[in-house]
Amino acid sequence: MENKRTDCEAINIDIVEKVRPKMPEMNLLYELSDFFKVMGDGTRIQLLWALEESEMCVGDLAVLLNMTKSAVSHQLKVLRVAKLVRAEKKGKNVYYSLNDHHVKLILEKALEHVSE
Amino acid sequence: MENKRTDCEAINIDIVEKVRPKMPEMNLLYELSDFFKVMGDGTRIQLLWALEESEMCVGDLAVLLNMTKSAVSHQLKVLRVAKLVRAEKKGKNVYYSLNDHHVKLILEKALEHVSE
DNA sequence: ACAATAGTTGAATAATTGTTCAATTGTGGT
DNA sequence: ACCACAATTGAACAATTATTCAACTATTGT
Repeated sequence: MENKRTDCEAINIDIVEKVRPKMPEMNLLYELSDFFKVMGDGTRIQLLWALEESEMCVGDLAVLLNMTKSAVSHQLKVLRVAKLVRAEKKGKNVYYSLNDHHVKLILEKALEHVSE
Repeated sequence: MENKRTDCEAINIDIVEKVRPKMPEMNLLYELSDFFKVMGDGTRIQLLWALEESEMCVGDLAVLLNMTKSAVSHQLKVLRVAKLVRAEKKGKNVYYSLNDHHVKLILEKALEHVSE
């Protein structure tokens, strides 16, 4: 993402240079887009949405979403790595719950956006 | 996304049936995940970030992000289709600006999330 | 100890997607 | 009318990714 090249000169150098110092650090940029990438999948949105209502185990989530346990587990792992959910083993089952209070707020804002 | 199948029975039917009616419509689900998909790309985040500071034309955005005009134009189209930015032709240049007040709020919330 | 069940994992496959390249459109200046 | 420049477009390519399948781990109940 660093070794790309422009094929043109600036038209309004003043604007470009005024905006440039406001741009986010590479680091922050990756974290932001990675976060949205995680949210950008229907299955994962459903999982978060469900877990907003109640903590649930993998099998129940699979039934609710009408998917295989494997597929659900794979996506839960993505959410777990992103620290959006956390897992707790209770006997034979693993119960998942939301791990981040921002998710609900962001989902609500996004909801406002898409339903306007 | 409809023709998937579970490979198991519910463990807590009560929870599944309590949560089921709260789940989002297919329609809304697609709109939500599509929205996040659009946000889930570093280039597009940078474009939105820049346009939050000032309206800019394609060439200037290309210089700012150190990319080709073509690549920038392709991504601006994605943002345009998603109604997040709008384009206005002024002479030989096309100036883009933000078209949605939710984007800033959502970016801010996401920022809080990733930088905690 | 054994069978049954819940969940995880890795490889394979299919689908999606971002950038490049080349060609094209449209506008302004001369 | 023509040339230079800004931007768009479509095809091609590489990279990423969601689901399936099969194998595996771990736990409960008998």
